[in-house]
Amino acid sequence: MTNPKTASTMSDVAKLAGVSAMTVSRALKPGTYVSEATRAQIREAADELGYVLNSAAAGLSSRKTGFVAVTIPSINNANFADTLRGLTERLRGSRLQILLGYTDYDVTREEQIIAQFLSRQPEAIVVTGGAHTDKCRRYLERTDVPIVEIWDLPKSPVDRVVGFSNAEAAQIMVRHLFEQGYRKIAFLGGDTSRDPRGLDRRHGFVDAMKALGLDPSRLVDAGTPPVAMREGAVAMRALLKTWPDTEAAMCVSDLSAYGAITECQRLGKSVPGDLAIAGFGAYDIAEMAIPSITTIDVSANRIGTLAAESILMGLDQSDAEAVPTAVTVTPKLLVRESTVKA
Amino acid sequence: MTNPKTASTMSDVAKLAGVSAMTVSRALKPGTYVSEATRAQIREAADELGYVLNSAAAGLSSRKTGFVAVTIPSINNANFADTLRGLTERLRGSRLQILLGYTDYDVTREEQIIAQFLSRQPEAIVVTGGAHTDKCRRYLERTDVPIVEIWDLPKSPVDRVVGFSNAEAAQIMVRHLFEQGYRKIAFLGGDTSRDPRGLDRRHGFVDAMKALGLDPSRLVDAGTPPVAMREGAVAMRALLKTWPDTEAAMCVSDLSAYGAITECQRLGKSVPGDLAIAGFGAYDIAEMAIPSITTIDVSANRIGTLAAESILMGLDQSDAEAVPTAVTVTPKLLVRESTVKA
DNA sequence: TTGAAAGCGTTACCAG
DNA sequence: CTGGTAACGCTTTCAA
Repeated sequence: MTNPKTASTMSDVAKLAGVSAMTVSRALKPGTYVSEATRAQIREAADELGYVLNSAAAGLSSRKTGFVAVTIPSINNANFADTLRGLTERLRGSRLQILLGYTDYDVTREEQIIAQFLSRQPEAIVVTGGAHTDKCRRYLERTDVPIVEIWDLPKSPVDRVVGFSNAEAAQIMVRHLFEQGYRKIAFLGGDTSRDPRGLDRRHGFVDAMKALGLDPSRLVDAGTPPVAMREGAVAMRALLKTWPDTEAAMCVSDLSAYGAITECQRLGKSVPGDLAIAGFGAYDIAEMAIPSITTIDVSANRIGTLAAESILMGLDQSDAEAVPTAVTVTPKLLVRESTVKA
Repeated sequence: MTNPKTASTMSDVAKLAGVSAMTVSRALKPGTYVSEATRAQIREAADELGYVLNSAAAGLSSRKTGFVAVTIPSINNANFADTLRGLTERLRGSRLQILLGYTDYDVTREEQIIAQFLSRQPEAIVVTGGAHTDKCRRYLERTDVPIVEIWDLPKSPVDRVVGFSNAEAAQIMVRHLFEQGYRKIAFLGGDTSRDPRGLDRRHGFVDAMKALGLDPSRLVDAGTPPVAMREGAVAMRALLKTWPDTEAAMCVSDLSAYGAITECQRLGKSVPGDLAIAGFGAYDIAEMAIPSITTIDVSANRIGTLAAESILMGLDQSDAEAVPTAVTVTPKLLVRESTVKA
């Protein structure tokens, strides 16, 4: 077996196939002018040597790295995973590959990650959210590759945007609860700038409550993101202690809503009999839980697809000017058992 | 503001700082001999130009790309996310950066991803599991960077391994159920080669049942991975139809276990009163669910940490020979309410 | 502590 | 359809 100390290069393949390196380069790319005979020969030579293209060299020369850099706050979050899936699937078949980083809901980590990314010369950058450190924002502004901010509608976007208004989504939920007859409504979570989307939902809650002439002060903190089931349970306990007469609770996510529901059940309170509970994000758990959880579906997957399309559109062309600056998706209310009295 | 058509390079910085490119290169790396005066000057020049290092060029020249390629079956899986977190955190501070790919539990996708990865010249490759297509295996064998197969103990590893025996882990659970007095025990899921780890758990179940002189034939399929809550619910329905007298059910994961539990509840069966249910993986839901779910904690995070350490050990040194070939973690049984009668 | 020259492996560009 | 030459932006290596 051939096991050379150093990996083989194009000129090795060229030598073996009896052609020039340039011809090898062309033969290995689809849609180029090389006779089928020589192409076959080159393929064989490449196979024999176990040749693999060096993308770094290719990128250096062509100034196209094939990277799309993407940051998300957290892996292991069904919503962001869906977005990533949408991105990946839409990008599949193109020459683009995702370079992923997760920020742990920390703008400082985001800044570091973006700095790392930049040195890889990505052809586009997708960042979750519109909140960045000043330095990070400068990084993004300086670059001349397209930037797509997703999952939000920033006041002053860096470049392109694919997202929705978290505040409006929360308002939809408040209205639903109001229509179901609930008046004493609380909001759990969204109490930190580390999760600007959660914060926006809380703001949306407050605004909607005010608009309906209701008291918007039943706000319970849930601590540092990621806010998961446990945090929801703890917040629910706090809520019941402070405002025992609460009729409905909106949670910053389905996970915290589930935690809140289990806490109620442990305390012998029925949901929605004694207390209605709503979530956010259309996670699996919201469908399977007993009771099933009323939630908002934000089309996470579609956000990814649209971001990918924004990138693909006018990447190799110069129709970059024609790419829409902002694309919005529409959050959809899913009414389930947890907020509807029998 | 400086906004040159083409991004600035080291020689641009060098020119502005009045030194050679080589000195810039050194000044920008920590731990090199450059006088503080010139270093400061260079930093300033770099800042002014908004200079970013081109890692592709650096890697081409130094033959060190700084990439560690990692494949996992699925993002949005708390177990693999934990492993990735372990990897990332242990690698932080080193010059290594993760290049992530997810295979969707498909060895053919894995093959494509590995091929893509190879052309990025990673300095190490981490793959989940030991099942690969022949071609993929050849790819991995040809490379002379370290390969780490994780989450499994393959019969014939490509190179290094960090994992545990899924079969043994399943046996631990069977023994627990046996000790609790259950005899008619079923296994849900693990019915496809797309998830070799699930398959191993099923095999471990069968072996353990036989060893105890019990009937190992209560096996219910759960379909194509990822096997989530819904699949668990469907499988439970099938189980109760085929073997209504089942006393305990082991599920391939906590998610399917939760789905199975909710299905029981919908059918008016009490867990564990009428039927005990166990999961796998120590997901959050297993702790929060009512009843809480007995499960196996496989130290997913530690797998990542150990894989990272294996890579770091002897990467820049030549003590690569001293790196242990196989490292195992020990799955731990967590006994909860779902399998213990009151 | 600094600099000059020579690649690293590929592709753009221009010839033929 | 194929080949030669000159970059791409950096680091290695050797000198000073």
